[in-house]
Amino acid sequence: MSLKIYNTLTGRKEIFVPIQKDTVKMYVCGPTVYDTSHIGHARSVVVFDMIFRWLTRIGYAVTYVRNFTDVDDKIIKKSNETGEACAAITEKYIDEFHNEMDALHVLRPTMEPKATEHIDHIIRFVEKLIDKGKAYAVDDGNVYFSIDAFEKYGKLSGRNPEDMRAGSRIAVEEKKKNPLDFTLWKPAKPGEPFWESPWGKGRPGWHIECSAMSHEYLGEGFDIHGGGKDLIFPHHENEIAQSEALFGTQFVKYWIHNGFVDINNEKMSKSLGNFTMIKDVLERYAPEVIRMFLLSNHYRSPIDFSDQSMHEVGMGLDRIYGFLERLENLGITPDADNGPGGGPLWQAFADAMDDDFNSAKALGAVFEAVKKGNKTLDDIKDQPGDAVRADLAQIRTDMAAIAGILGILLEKPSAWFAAKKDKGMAQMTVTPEQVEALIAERVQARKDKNFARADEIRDQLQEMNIILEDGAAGTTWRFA
RNA sequence: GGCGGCUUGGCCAAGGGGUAAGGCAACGGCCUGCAAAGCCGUUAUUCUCCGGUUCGAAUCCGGAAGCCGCCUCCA
Repeated sequence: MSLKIYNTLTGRKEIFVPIQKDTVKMYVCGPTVYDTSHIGHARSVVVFDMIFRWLTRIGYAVTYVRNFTDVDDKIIKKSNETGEACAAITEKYIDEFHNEMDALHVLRPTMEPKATEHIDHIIRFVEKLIDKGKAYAVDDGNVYFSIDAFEKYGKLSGRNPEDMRAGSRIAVEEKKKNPLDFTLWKPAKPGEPFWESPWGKGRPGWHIECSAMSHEYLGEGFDIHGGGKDLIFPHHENEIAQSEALFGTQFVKYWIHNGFVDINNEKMSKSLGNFTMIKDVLERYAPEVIRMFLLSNHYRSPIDFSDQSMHEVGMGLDRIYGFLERLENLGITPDADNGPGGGPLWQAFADAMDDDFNSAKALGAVFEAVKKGNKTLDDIKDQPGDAVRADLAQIRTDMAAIAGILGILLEKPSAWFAAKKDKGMAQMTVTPEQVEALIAERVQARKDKNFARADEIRDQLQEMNIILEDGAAGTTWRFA
């Protein structure tokens, strides 16, 4: 099965054919680094991380560029408010972003260019647009892109400039030829950061950096451009206008846009005060739970963050790890090389991923394999012969390969549950030794058929949120 | 006002012309001293509603209702 991708540009799922055989060039809009990142940023980053991993996995040499917007009105505003230098602010939030994404097992892109390090390229880009008659400078130091010079304006977002011109929300600026013309370069006010340019001291507008940097690293046209749905208009529409007006060739072949994260069924917004930051979520949930949550819906659908949804995902992840631990106890562990995974599970997983990166469907395949594997082990009372052992080993190998794409199930199962115990223990007043002592007493009581005492101990532990499991190999315990 | 999307069991969620994946929850069973875990079974003759196309529709078309996003900074 070949990879299919939903292309915002055409509104259809299309078979993916890269411009250049065996290579993929991908650009994704990264954050404007003026504040702490929220769970919505995490979704975009995790989704494209999965896409990056999958493209690589199916054999493409992927060049993945994700930028940092580090010159912007919001950064300047923050600087004015706090007295901190813009560079200090952006550096701080870039570090924070990296730390949080590392925690979420996000791979670093091939390149992470910053706007401020590409000012020369941006200026040249703007100059060439002016030379071609696609942009114009006005006497106050602004340079605008001329919408009317690009006949296909609106093709990505499905808008037509006539309708929008009629809209009342467009502020009319006298010096623009068309109210929809957007800024390529803007003059610096006193005290604002600036760079020398043919139009005076100033800084780039928002959209131009992505056209300039993608050109620098990926060329005049490339395969995939991604970002959040909200960027379709105006940001991506304007990027297309700039790049195609200048180069005269198709800018991007496939546009991919991820949906939003809602919080308790409401949009994240300042007025609702429900901005949910990654760092806060990381304090409350294991990174893999967060990742699995973010991948539990198809990337284009909205997803709702709530305590309940996180809890459900956490239970499901524990169940998968529980199965992997069962295998671990039988000595069935993944190959050291994280092998290619060629079993039925992998096949089902790969089909789902090839179908527009359908991670929700892919997770369904994982759960089905868990159920099947557990049933097999139930039937033979955890004593597999060679044939069954080989089947289970294949499932384990496939799971490991899947882990390498989804970025979950990366822990040793025993370590996963041990970490959970540690976390639960940190909130407890008892020590593991005390728990073990109680369990030992209960084991003896059960031997003596003193079930009243045994149940009393179990209830006592249950009140501490500890659940006992009497298995063939003895009694184990975990936190609920 | 313009553009786009969504509506599937108690909750979440895949599917998107051939007879409803999966998760969470609940209940019954197996197992267990009793539990827990795991497994099995039950919970949508039906996919917001109304028409139409078709041998056949949750899936396509038309209409209605509700919800949501973008058009202003936004992942």
